[in-house]
Amino acid sequence: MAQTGRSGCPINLTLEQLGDRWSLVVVRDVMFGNRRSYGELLAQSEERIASNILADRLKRLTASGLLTRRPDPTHRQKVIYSLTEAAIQLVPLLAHMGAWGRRHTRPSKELSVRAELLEQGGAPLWNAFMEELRHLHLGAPRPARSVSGELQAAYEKALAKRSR
Amino acid sequence: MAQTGRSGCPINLTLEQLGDRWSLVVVRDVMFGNRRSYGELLAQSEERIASNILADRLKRLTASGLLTRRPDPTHRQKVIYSLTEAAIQLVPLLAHMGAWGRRHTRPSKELSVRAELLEQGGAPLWNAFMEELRHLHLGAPRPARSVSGELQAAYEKALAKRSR
DNA sequence: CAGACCACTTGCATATCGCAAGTAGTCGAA
DNA sequence: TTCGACTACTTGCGATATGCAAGTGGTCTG
Repeated sequence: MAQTGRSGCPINLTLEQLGDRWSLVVVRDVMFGNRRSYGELLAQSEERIASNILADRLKRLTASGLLTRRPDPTHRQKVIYSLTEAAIQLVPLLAHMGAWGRRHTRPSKELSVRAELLEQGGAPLWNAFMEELRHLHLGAPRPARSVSGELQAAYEKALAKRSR
Repeated sequence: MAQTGRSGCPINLTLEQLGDRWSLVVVRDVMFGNRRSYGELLAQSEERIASNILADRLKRLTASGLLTRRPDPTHRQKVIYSLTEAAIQLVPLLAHMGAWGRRHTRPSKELSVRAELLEQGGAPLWNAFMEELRHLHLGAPRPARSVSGELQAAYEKALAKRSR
């Protein structure tokens, strides 16, 4: 995953940086699940990522400029991870990945709701979501629309429907 | 990479199937480079994929329904690999991957030309390309526009510029 | 009928993955 | 002030994946 320098093809370089089982899962959890610390990412991991793998990926993602790390002012031992602009620009990629997975794998219905909404919303929705992420992670002004709220509401509605 | 069944999230399922260093590189070469046989994929590999890894990925991609395999009628020993519809629907994903890599890694200028064109063309270009792939790989009628020709021409133009 | 070509396979060293357990320090309540 | 929970990890180790180099059995070409 480190710089092997095999080829200058942008698709290949993206895969060298992100082409593994876990990197984008971690980005997804920070992005869509707003998990901001090691503990949250570990405990609330849908896929039960191993602690050493998580530590390694946080290190790599930070080193490669997709995440930043800063101490939590309210707790001397806590660390807050934030997305960088480069990571925020992965939104369309993850949206497409969700859309493809929805069509060509057998996803659970509840967990597909967000992907479906993102797919239907298209670029305008992605841009609104990216604006919101810039607010949450980079200190940009809060936008009017909360896409994460919409996604979460849709997910919870699907959950409620399921349990009925 | 096999079915671990960790979570029904469509992004995760996509990563379980394609989240490794080589799978999408192979798909990319079949898709954009029109490499249709093991030998072509091995010899013309920009990234010098190892022969056993290539064999393994071709097996997996075929097993998971992204490629099909059929004998070459003109050569008893040759095998032709084709993209399935599921693989063709990875076009937008690969386009985004190229676009992201172009912005956030240090790609070579010549190899970025295709990614740039794909990014500028957007969904209409992707759809035209997918139509062409359906012709080349699934036997659909030949569309009027040849996106692969346009991409190839742009690449060769960039190469010529470089060597001047 | 020899030599190149075809699609792989095999052996083996190294790297990575992933489970389970451990570490060193901090915080909050009794 | 002390104890237990919580913080972000690290460590050990077996299992799996990667990747180089060489080999295999068959086919086509001059």
